[in-house]
Amino acid sequence: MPAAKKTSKTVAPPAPVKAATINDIARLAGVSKKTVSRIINRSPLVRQDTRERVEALMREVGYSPDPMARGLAFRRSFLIGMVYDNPTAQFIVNMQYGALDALRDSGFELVVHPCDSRSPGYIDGVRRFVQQQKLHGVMLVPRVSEDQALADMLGAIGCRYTRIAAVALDEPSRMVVTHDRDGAAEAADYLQSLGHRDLALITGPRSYRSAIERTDGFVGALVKRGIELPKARVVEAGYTFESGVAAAEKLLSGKRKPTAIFCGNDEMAAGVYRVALRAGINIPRQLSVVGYDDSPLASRLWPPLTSVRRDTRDTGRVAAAMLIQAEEGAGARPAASVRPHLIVRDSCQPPDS
Amino acid sequence: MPAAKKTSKTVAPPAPVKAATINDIARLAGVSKKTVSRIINRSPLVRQDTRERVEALMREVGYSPDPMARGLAFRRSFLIGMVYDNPTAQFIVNMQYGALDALRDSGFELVVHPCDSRSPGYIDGVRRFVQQQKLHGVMLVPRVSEDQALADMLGAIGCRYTRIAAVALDEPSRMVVTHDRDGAAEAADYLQSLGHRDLALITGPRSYRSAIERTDGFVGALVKRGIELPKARVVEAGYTFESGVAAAEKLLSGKRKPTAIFCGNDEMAAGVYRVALRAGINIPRQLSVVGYDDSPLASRLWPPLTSVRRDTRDTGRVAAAMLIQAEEGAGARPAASVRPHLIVRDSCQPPDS
DNA sequence: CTGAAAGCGCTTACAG
DNA sequence: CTGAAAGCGCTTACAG
Repeated sequence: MPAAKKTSKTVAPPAPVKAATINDIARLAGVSKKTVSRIINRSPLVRQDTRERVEALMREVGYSPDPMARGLAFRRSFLIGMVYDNPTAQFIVNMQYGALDALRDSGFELVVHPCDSRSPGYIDGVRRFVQQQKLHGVMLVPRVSEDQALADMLGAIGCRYTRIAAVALDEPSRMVVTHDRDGAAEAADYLQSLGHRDLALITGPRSYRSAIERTDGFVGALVKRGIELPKARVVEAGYTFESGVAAAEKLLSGKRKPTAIFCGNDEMAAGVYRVALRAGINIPRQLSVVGYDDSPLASRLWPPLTSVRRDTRDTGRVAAAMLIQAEEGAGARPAASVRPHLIVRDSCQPPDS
Repeated sequence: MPAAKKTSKTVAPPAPVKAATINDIARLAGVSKKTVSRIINRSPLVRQDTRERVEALMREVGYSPDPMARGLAFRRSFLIGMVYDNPTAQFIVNMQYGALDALRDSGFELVVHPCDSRSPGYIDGVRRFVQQQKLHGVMLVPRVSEDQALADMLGAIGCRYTRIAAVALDEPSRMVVTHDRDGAAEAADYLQSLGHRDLALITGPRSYRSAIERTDGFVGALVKRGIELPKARVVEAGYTFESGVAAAEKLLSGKRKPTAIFCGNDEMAAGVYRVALRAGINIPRQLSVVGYDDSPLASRLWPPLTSVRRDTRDTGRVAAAMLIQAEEGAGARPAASVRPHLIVRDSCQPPDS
């Protein structure tokens, strides 16, 4: 009773056109599925004309191999994990964009895994994540990238990983080094060149490698120019806006105020702005400020903040690319490297002495 | 020659303890693998004591089913996709946190898929993403959530999805409604209650549903209180800081300035702050400002910005939860709903008239 | 350079 | 409530 069709309550969904499989391709091309498999996996053991013929067919049919079937056979998925512990939103997002740049059209996808590195079971959580999903590899973002115990665990279970950190903490093939020391040194040189001699520094927590490197880079560059930074001019804060406010209050409450402050990140620099505003200290006339990150916040502040830019997106791209590149050949080459540089805006000028 | 061991250049990695499979569990428990499978899939057709015995065994061995094998057999992965087109970083990140809240310990993972909804092939790109990975479902975040063509495509290929939008654009079982109209109305009521009668509005692009809803909500609430908003007091901008600056310049250049401005988001509100600062207009004494989003920026600004908060994390949680909940039972229930509310800070006060 | 067989770890029908 | 057989779409040995 064909008329009944019309009375059915729900329209039948369009018959899902079953996607072609490796068997379809093999049959249509008149080769074995193993040959198709070789082509999928870029094996050189296929005659050129066979390869071209089959590839043309694959395009025509719109065939793409099933990652789950491949993963099951390979005992490894086509998933890259990104593990991080709560950096700023912009940093995470840029890192993700970068990773996806590298993964585009590779057949790999990005799975995100934020975690709390202060919670006791977090390494176990990452292990479960990696093992359950049989991840192809993971990107370790600061600050989890600095945790040697995490890296050791991944090594022990045989999981590929790349660590993004201020300095090389691991074999070159597993590192993307961001050279925070150089970025901070550039900030120091810049302030020095403007004529500042009485400087101050608000650092991130010393438990972060980035904070240590930025501090050392800044202090080292000043020393090289013959400028001493007294202990009282270095305040450790927490990389947050609020901690930046507290640190700035300490630094700007005395009678002899520094003429310039370098902050370990933009959030803390925003804290300095807040205190300066309340205290009636004009930036940059009475106080120069430099941040680190070149976050969107830097240009929202008034005056726009001079800040050290790190190309986070590029960093993420490199870290992900290393994970999906061929295993071999990575032996001898040096660690991947991303360099920061100063973006000059309007938050600094010579001290009016 | 056992001594040779010591001369090997690389230490052999610890024999990877092969993870237990469904077969191991079945054998150890003395049941068929099908019974184990039933337990994995929470089938009620298993005797209670059998279930408990097997589950204890699974915990003991640390067994967890291979998602790729399950996916291959189910013809569907255990991956949830999040598709979005460049909202602010904080919004994306909060949405991801929320989605992960819902996915935690569910066996599902979150795969991110930013895209450019103005590029011609973007719907095709999402389709390939969904079909290649055989995604279990996708979350559509504004503004791609507002694209009916995208939703239609997903419906056509039989892909589950949830749309997060200012109003219901689809069946209730597929919607998380954010009620932007109400949030904007609350802002209007607040400004009206302070005594403002000469108000202005900087909206996002009318191509965003959120912009329309916030506009209508704001204007509608004012009308209800007998306040008219002249055309010249409504400026359409682009949801960006720069566009906010341009809009504010237009609004604040005339001789008769509004006493309060409501902005479609915090970025544009930051633009208003910038213009006010340059023009020597004191916020809140001469100008009250309200934003939307309650982003971190809101509390970085000075004075801290009163803004409409939307609980983005919760929104993401709900959207993801809908995707992994049982199919049935979702029929009759109303669309999921998340309500915005005003966070009062220091950017508003009665007009000094 | 190419192929037939067996297997990756699960589930779906189909029986009982 | 439980199970034996076949299959999901690939790859890895092993032959030729």
